[in-house]
Amino acid sequence: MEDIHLILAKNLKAFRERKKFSLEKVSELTGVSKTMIGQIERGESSPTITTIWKIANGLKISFTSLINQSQPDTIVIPKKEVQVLTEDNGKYRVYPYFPFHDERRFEVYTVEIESGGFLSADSHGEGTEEFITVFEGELMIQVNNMDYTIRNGDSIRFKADRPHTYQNSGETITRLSMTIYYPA
Amino acid sequence: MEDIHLILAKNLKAFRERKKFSLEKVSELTGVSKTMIGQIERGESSPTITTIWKIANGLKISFTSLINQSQPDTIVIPKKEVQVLTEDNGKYRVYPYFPFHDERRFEVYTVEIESGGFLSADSHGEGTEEFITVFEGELMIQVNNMDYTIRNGDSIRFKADRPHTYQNSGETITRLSMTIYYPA
DNA sequence: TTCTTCTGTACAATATAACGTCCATTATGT
DNA sequence: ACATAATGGACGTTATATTGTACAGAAGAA
Repeated sequence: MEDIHLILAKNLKAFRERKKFSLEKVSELTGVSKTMIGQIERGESSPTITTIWKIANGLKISFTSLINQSQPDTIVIPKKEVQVLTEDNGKYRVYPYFPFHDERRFEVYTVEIESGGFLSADSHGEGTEEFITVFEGELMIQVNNMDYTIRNGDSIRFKADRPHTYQNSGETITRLSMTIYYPA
Repeated sequence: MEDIHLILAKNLKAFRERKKFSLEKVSELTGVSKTMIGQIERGESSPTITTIWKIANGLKISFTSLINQSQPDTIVIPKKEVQVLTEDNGKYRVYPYFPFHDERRFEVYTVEIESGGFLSADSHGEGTEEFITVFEGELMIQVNNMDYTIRNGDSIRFKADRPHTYQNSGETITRLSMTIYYPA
């Protein structure tokens, strides 16, 4: 991977060109000197976190947009092209549509659980969070020694940095959308 | 909001305590001096982005986990508690389950579109991306002067920093999950 | 109780971030 | 064609990041 300060250099330069801002303009907006902005864009300096925070706030962009790399514009993922992962003798099926990569820090899955289907999961890692919306059937989540029943149309968000289970507690198939966010 | 270097101080300290690492240990893992790690944790220094990158990589955690603030563990969102936003005379309904806040940089919605329902959207902002999975019916997305038809079970990801439209091109209701990611 | 080890902080030296000023080049206006 | 304004970069100075070493206190072992 490229050095972080070179990624920062490219992103800041691209932003300034897109907005047609001068170094002077960025300096005024951010409170960081024109010289420093120039040095950052040329990759000649590794600025402190405080300086980058001032730049992000002044330009009203996120911190991470300054250290990310770019992606293709549009991509369609047909279900049949997704490699399904099955558990519980096929009763629990995971479709990883948008696996974790790049710098956006989350994954998007679809999950199908047949009636009686079940999956026990360990921690997904420090500080991880899950966001689930049920689109068909119902789901029982067990986490922190508590049961949560999520019905069609409802959602749940929970810390997934601890063991938890998913179970179809209804009589028809459960289909749900899952986003897993990984700060750690 | 608290100074960024103080947020960093707390997060690094909390991580080290959770792992029961000494300053020496962190120094070995990251290649950053023990003195520096100590100064960062006491909020006595605003380290450069290169130093923080070394820390994040050495400790195998994300950059953003070092500058984020913490959240409650678990929250269930019943559909009836979500304030629905309607467009197109009620034919297009948006349920914002997990709006954008905190530092995770994305929102999670459910959308329902009656047959013939339609919504035209402008850019969601610089660098924004959308991730959509269709759970019922079918969806036509128009972006970059192209049409994409997404059927039940399929997904699409596209740059949402330009105008785009959503339309139910089928004869039954369309229900979908939408995650919008905001790097900028 | 004493000795050893571990830990975090203080301190001094070095490297670099960050700023302000000046200069060369380019763009714009007359 | 010439003058002015805007822009980006060079340079010198100051402030601070970063390192290595020493030290004080706490914890652990004998």
